Amino acid sequence: MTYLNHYNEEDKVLVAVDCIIFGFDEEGLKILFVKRGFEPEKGKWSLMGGFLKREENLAEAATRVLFSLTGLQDIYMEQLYSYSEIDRDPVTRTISVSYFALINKNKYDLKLNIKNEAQWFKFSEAPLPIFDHQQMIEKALIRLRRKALSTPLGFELLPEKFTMRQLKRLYESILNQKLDKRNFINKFNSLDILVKLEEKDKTSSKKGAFLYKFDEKKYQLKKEEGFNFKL
Amino acid sequence: MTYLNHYNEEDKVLVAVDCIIFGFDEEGLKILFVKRGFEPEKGKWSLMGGFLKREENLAEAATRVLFSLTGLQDIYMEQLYSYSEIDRDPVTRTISVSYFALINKNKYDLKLNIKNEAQWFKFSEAPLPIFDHQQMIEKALIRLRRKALSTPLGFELLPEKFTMRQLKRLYESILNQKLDKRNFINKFNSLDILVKLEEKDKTSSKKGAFLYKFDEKKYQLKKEEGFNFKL
DNA sequence: TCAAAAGTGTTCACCGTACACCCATGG
DNA sequence: CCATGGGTGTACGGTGAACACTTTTGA
Repeated sequence: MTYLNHYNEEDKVLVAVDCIIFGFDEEGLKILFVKRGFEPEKGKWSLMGGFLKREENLAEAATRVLFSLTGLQDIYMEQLYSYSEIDRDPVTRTISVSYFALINKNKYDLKLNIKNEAQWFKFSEAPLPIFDHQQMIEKALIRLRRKALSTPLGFELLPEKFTMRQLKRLYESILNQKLDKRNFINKFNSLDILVKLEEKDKTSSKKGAFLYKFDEKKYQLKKEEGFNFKL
Repeated sequence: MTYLNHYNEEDKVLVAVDCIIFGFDEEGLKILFVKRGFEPEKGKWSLMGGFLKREENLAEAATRVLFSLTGLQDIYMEQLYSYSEIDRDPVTRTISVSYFALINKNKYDLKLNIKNEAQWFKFSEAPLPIFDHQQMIEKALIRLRRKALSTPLGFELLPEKFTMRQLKRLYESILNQKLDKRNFINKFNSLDILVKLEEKDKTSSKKGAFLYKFDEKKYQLKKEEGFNFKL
């Protein structure tokens, strides 16, 4: 600590992380909120957040926060943006770094249900969360859309086996627009990351729709190389 | 300060901003470094940085830092990413938020030269800066490339009047690849944001090349709507 | 038998890409 | 008169977009 003359103790601030967590099910795109357990704004809906500790970096903090509130682990997270308005948290100066995560609702819902402070909302019907969380969510949605058009997406959000209808609905709910069935399927198939299974899912039609899964290796490769999807 | 029970004083940290500043001239893409004036790493090259103060947000801090070190004002800046490795700054725990800026070298070089701790480097020949600044720069370059392909770019980096050759060189040095003259010009013209002037610039050829400027209104509109440039 | 979703190809317009020659001028 | 960079157009292939009918089967 020899050099602290240029490092002014007075200007230290609290740093938080807030996680925007997206999920998907039959109803469409969902977002996970928690009921805030302490004042101020106790009882209101909020993104999952927590403070950065001295012994961890931001990514670790985001992972810890997610785990401690939901029990979820090994979730892909990505840093988004830092929010620093002086009064964004009324209690004390706090900077917050937002992270976003995609989770497979089907796979993790059991774990989640244990904690009833957490609740999924249909994205379009979610209540207004506290502080500047709505801003964070809007930026996250933009990022999610960009990702959907430049990288394969679905493995993180869909059940292991899914129908083309589900995949298309996922994209539709992210992009918030109707897509042409044939064009969507043709394009997605041309990525060569899907494996068509023998099985059919008959829950949504008499005829039954073939199930698909992702070829994980090819999926990861495509993810790295990226593409330019026009839909 | 009634609610500080959940807000632990102990975990406060210093927050810094670091600015990645790009410029452009005949030699190509440039980056601005400063010679660090205090220990540790005194005398080494560094991004322009400084600490966030209690009375400002991050964007204000970035603007202030840029101004105090270079005298430059009204520069477009954009937040990039936050760096939080525990030992990234050897003196004390510091989180740094990177910002990037594009500046018009021609317009501002006079002001800049006053401060001789600041120096432009050809991007490809820049020395290795301190701490994790190289990482920051790499991320900034990726962002700059993405911007170049999805938004018009040049107004911030070129002199008011410029030739097609200069514009093409700008793109070539950002994307680090040769571009086809005709295709580039055709595509850029199709954006309908350039105004062809009567004047010619004769410094680089006998025949002389027509000068252009940006139609500021159309430029800003295109900037908002964005596009998808393939080059 | 009929309702509801699954599945499947083609055509057209547009855009990206590759490519080569003449022009104007100062030295 | 010639060397240097400036300026211009076309042809081809690939991709995005629009579009409709037949199949299956449980109720």
